[in-house]
Amino acid sequence: MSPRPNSPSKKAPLKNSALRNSAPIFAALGDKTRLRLIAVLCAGGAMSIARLTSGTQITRQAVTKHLHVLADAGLVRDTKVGRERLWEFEPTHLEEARRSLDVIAQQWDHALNKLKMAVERT
Amino acid sequence: MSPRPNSPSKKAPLKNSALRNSAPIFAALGDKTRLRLIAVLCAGGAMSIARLTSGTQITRQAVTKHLHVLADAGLVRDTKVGRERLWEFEPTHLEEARRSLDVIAQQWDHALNKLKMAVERT
DNA sequence: CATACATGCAATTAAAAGGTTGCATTTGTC
DNA sequence: GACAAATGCAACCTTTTAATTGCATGTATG
Repeated sequence: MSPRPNSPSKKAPLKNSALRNSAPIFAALGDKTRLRLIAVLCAGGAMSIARLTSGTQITRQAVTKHLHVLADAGLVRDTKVGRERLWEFEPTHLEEARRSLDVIAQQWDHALNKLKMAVERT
Repeated sequence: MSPRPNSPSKKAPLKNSALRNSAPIFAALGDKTRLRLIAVLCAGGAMSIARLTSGTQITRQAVTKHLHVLADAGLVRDTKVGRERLWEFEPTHLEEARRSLDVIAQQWDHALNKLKMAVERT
């Protein structure tokens, strides 16, 4: 056979579907402001936009946009209460992301073991 | 006291530093192509760019750029071998990200427990 | 009902991200 | 040495993203 570049892997690389789905979640988490929002909401319960904005340098509208990004990724949820809107953490999709990282880590360990055994067999 | 918006939290929201550092890692993971690269490298060991590109729709240069993004986040490492450059998964920083998600999840559980106890006390 | 507070909506802007094309460079092999 | 393979580099383009400003709308409350 000629040494032409092969396809990355003959077998399916891994549970690809689960991973592909979590890309948007990681993208939503991949911003320090949003990560802070998640942390604050997660520890402090439901909060209004004004409250989430106070103490930061950015505008209320910027915070609003970030909240919508998080909402699109299913990481937060909002409810209208009187004249304010309360935002709260939604743990389901974060768990998904957590599982994805676990899958990758497991895959890695598995690959390491195979390598180790191959070496010992030598 | 007037009901002016308070700062999000009096106590430090949580181990903020650890979280802030993992934002770039999540950002790097927040793209389906890069997530695929990680998965492939993680399961298949070190691979050349040509091999990582074959079987995809995008260009070799696009793959190269994604690999550099991953490298900047410390998720992959490269070595030059002959005329090709081999890229391999680097698990350290992924573990960091995993811990960050764990921290958030724990914080959330803790908040839920406090809420539950407060309700039961009523 | 007038006023202040909380938010919503729209237009705009600057920068970054994702991707491509074309050409140069390095390296293995006949 | 000639040629093909693997990659590097640079310019360029299009779309998204992060953030702002200004104004409109809804809602408590004295």
